[in-house]
Amino acid sequence: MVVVSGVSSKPESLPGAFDPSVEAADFARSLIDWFRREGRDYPWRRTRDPYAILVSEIMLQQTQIATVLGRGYYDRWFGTFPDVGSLAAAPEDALLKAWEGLGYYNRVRNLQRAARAVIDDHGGRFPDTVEGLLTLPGVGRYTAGAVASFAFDLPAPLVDGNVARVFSRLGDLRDPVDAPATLKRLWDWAAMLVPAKDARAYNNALMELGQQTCTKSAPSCQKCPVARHCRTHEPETLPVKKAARSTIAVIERVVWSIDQGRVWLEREIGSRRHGLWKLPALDPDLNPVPVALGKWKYAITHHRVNLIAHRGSPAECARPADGEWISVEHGLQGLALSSPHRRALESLLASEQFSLNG
DNA sequence: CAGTCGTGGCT
DNA sequence: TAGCCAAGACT
Repeated sequence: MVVVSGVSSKPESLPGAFDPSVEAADFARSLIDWFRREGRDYPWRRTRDPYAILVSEIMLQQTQIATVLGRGYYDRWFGTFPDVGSLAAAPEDALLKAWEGLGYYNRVRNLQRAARAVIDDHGGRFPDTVEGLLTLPGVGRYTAGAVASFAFDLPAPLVDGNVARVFSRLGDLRDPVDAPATLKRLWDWAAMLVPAKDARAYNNALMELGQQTCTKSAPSCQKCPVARHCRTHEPETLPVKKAARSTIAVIERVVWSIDQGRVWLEREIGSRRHGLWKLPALDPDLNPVPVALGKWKYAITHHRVNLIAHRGSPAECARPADGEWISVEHGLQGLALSSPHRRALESLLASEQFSLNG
């Protein structure tokens, strides 16, 4: 194996095991100085409005910055829901439309519940303690720490994927970072390391370090401002994680029914993607199975789904009473669909146009 | 506590 | 291609 960066060029580190109680002050100082020089400019770093910061944190849960910014979710959001009150009062369909394509749709429902809690239980003012923030729906210990430090500059600890990676390398931790015991240790470290002053800059710096320097593959140890605190000699082997669940193959059959410029769609019922519109499920008892018009693949959690669309009518649907005719020209754009169904629908529509015109 | 929840980009 | 993974939270 040829190591271009990392191991061979990794700077010398302090002797012994990483000890946050001893190294905290220098660690924080070095990190913050680096961040003031190298920190990136994100819109949520230009505000201290807890509402805007909460929105950004919820959007960014398990979601890359490039998605949230590049596809316009963050900027569009404030055009639709400029403040807590407007979010609290919004209809669910508007929430889902704003969230369409971001996934984990319970996030946006919880975000609205949080907004309503701020209005109803806190007189419209955001809680400004970790404990208070933790009472808000959808706000766990990471997000509580993020809002507390980013909005209020409180010395609140925080551990996300970036921080877990940084700490596992810092201490050369070989135990799975997603094991509860290891996680507790990481949170203890975070609490010991966060400085009483400048926690906003410090937490931003810690996450930014994981994002641009202590990266998952090919970390840039020679550029790292806290390399002398780091005890690992094999950063690219860390963090260790527990084995992932094996994936399960699934077939999803849906009905493509179009008539006079309208398509037959239904709403998702149940927890997964609840409230989103979809191509209706095919009646599983149908024999023979109607002709297939197209196939698509997508992944959802640990499932690999083969999505197959069949030509049919409402009569071929599993729940024929639950659908609606939606005008392609006037209704479709306003509905929130899951990405795979949106993709399949657009594709089917395009081939329909083609067969009509050609 | 382990299982579940979406999606797009990257390897 | 298929798996891994990202500013996690909830049950």
